[in-house]
Amino acid sequence: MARKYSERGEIVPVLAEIFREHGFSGASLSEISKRTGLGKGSLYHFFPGGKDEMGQAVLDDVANWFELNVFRPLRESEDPAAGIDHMFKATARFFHSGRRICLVGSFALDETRDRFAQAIHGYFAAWVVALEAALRRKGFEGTRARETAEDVVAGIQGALVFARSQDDPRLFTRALRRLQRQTEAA
Amino acid sequence: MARKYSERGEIVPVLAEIFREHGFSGASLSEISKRTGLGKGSLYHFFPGGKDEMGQAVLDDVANWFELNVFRPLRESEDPAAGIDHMFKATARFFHSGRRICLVGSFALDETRDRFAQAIHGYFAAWVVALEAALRRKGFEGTRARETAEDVVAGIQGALVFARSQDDPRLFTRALRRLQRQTEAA
DNA sequence: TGCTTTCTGTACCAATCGGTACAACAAAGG
DNA sequence: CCTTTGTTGTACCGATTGGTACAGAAAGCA
Repeated sequence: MARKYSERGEIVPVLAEIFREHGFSGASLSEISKRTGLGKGSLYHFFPGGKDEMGQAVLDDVANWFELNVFRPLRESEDPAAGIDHMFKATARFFHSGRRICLVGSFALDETRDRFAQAIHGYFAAWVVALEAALRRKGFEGTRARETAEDVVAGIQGALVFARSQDDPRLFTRALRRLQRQTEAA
Repeated sequence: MARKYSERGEIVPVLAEIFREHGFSGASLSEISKRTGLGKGSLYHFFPGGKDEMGQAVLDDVANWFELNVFRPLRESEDPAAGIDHMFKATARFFHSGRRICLVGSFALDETRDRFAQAIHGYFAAWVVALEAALRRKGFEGTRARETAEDVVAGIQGALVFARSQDDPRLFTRALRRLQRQTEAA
């Protein structure tokens, strides 16, 4: 019985990938067991709350990544344009240039949303707020900062769905470029 | 034993609503049975192929609605601007002003996509093609017609996800207005 | 070395899953 | 009225679902 993981945090990315592929309700414990290489004993040791706790852990992990790699640079970068540029680069990286879908978005669509309402709401809200602030610092005035932020965040989501529907990741990267252009007009 | 439906087509909208709420894999036959008021006998009488056939029927129904109410007006309206305006109105109506999510988009996200790849691909592709043609007729030149069409279709998807994540349908209707503005510039 | 805590595999549970079989019923045509 | 065709409910199937119990192995610490 060799130990497979030294801490719970190492399992989370594997869980995330499974949830991305099958959705929350579609991800079965047997699949999770197979892919993580962990029996039910171990899984319930790390996540006593079962699937729900796994889902929450995955959402927390995503939120953390975005806070570190997207929201904070947006807020703290001296040059707001640089922060926004960083956001688009990090976003492209995170979604594997369009080959990976948004887990939070997938959770948001079906009844899974009700279980994780707060995390899902917070993720998008934080993104919009951070981007809006950066745009305002960049010179966007009145409601335009907020509107553009909403359009960009929603546009990224939509481009992910669209690219996946067409099985063509380039549709995502190209959409990203055009969304970035929307943030450049003074 | 009173007959509940005179034809299969009447069941499909009920199925669609269930799939919207739970996703494809999350929609159980018992839930379907309860909501339609139909026992398994009747369900498998109308849909011998089981859940898969129900899913396909629902997708066909959506495709049909969009062909009639969105794609055709886009193609055949003498004034392309009128066709586009019609598209936005019909879209807002179809998605209940943002209170309803996109079934095709939800199917596109998880492994459900693989079962219905063709229908999902076709839905978005047809929409983009029809809108692109209308934009071109309206004077959009070069790659701009195609790009704007992609941005608008993806933007609608994203706005639906975003509005649902915030539990605020107005985010959708407002996003629609701004997307429409993108189609107005000559 | 021993003791304790952390981790792991397996057996098991009731409930539910999608799907099948079939007999009983209703409606329509003659 | 009888037959045919279409529709319905129910009982049932094996498989899988998320979750629990628990004995025992591995690792940490004394």
